[in-house]
Amino acid sequence: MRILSSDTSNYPGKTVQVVGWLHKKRLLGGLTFINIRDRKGLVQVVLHDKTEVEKLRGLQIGTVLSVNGKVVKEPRAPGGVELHDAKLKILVPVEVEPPIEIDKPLGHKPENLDTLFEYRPIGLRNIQESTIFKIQSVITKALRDYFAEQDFTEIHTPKLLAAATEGGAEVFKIDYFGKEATLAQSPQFYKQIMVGVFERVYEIAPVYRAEPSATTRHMTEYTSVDAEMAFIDISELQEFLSDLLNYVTDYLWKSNGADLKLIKATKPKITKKIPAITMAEIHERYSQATGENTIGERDLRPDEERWICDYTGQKLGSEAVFVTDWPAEDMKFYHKAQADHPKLADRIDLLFRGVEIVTGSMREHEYSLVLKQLKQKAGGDPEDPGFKPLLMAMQAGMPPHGGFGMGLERLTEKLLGLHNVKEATLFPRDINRLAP
RNA sequence: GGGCUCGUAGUGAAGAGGCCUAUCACGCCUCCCUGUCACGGAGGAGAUCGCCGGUUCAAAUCCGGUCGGGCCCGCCA
Repeated sequence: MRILSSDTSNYPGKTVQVVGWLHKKRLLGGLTFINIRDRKGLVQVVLHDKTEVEKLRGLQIGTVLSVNGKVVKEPRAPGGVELHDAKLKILVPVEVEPPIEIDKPLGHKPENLDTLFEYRPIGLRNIQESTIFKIQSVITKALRDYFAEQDFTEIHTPKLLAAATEGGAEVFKIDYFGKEATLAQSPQFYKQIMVGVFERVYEIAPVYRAEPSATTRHMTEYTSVDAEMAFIDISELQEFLSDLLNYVTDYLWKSNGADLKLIKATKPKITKKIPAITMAEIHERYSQATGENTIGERDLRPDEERWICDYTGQKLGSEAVFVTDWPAEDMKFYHKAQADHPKLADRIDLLFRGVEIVTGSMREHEYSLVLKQLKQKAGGDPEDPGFKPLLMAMQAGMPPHGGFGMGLERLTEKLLGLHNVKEATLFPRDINRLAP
């Protein structure tokens, strides 16, 4: 019966079978070490028998094999345990030399990222590389746990749409049996519709953006963590996001400390209540500190986003910060303006380690106002199949509600201290990469 | 879409008019090696220097074009 690499230490003195991939061989003459990789990690096998070593001649890293050997406690072995007197059985021989080496950390220098992605199917077998995605899986688990605790219902909305929805961002158009369809750039309207059903909903799913952006934080396809909830206000939304980021971070460092250490991730400083600063104040402080004048600008420059996170990290002990008081003139039609300051939107962005990871806002829930804003801001037609379902729900009674969208890859990237979203993406898609 | 940059064995790098018949490291192949864990040692194979054209007695190196990357900005998660 097969034993997992992580389990071998539970069978001292016993002969066990381990199956997996040949990850590394070191031939020292009369003694050969090989590492076997399975889903739990690596286990070292010591070979003395020349005929066993010969079985590996000409076989490359990646060869699939089973090993029967005696478990021996050995302080010199990585993990304190190794297999002795092993008999090898080659299950799938690999004879073609792999194009990249996976037994040591892969290069993540910007200019070499292309190679990293070109050989992803193999490179992902590297332990540091797979650890990134093992952790991403834990992040989504932590998110789901948190949403479940807060009484959210997970939903799945269509990605194939009849028409563009949000407006603004470019959408992908595709041929749909001779008609034109688009790829969802956000589940925005569907999650709002579902607020009328469940009050609290979330979705973790891909979204598509046809923006020709070529930066370290953009992709044409990414995973959006979208949530929407009824009967809240903007400060409660802020509190919710504070708790969520803290929950995920604490969960991660508690459950995967060794993995995080392996990839040299340092736990971010995040205060229980994430500080909030108005955009105007950030402009002022940034302008004062750098000599650049951004006062009056309607958005934050990327450099300001980096600067303010450094600033709050040092002065306020939080590498995450909310940006509040966005100008209402740039609102989307479904957004809500602040009740006492109609020139400002009821919107918050969450910046984390220099990058915007969340945009959240209160939505306009009064049917007549949404209708008015749709015409004014988006020049939208209420009969358009892109808008009609949302309006139908609004007319049927929608409570005050708000929500947010968070980039899963950006969150992963920043939690792990990576420098490009694509490093936190299994098979990244950008303006010039559609494969692998 | 705009600006700036970079393309040299499978991978990562050095070479910046003649010293290049292109150097090094890792990987690969052969041999040696009984505690490796980026094992070590000896030897070997592997590159028409992204592509096209130009300048020059001479181009990996200079110029133009082209193709492919990267970074920044705009936009956003």
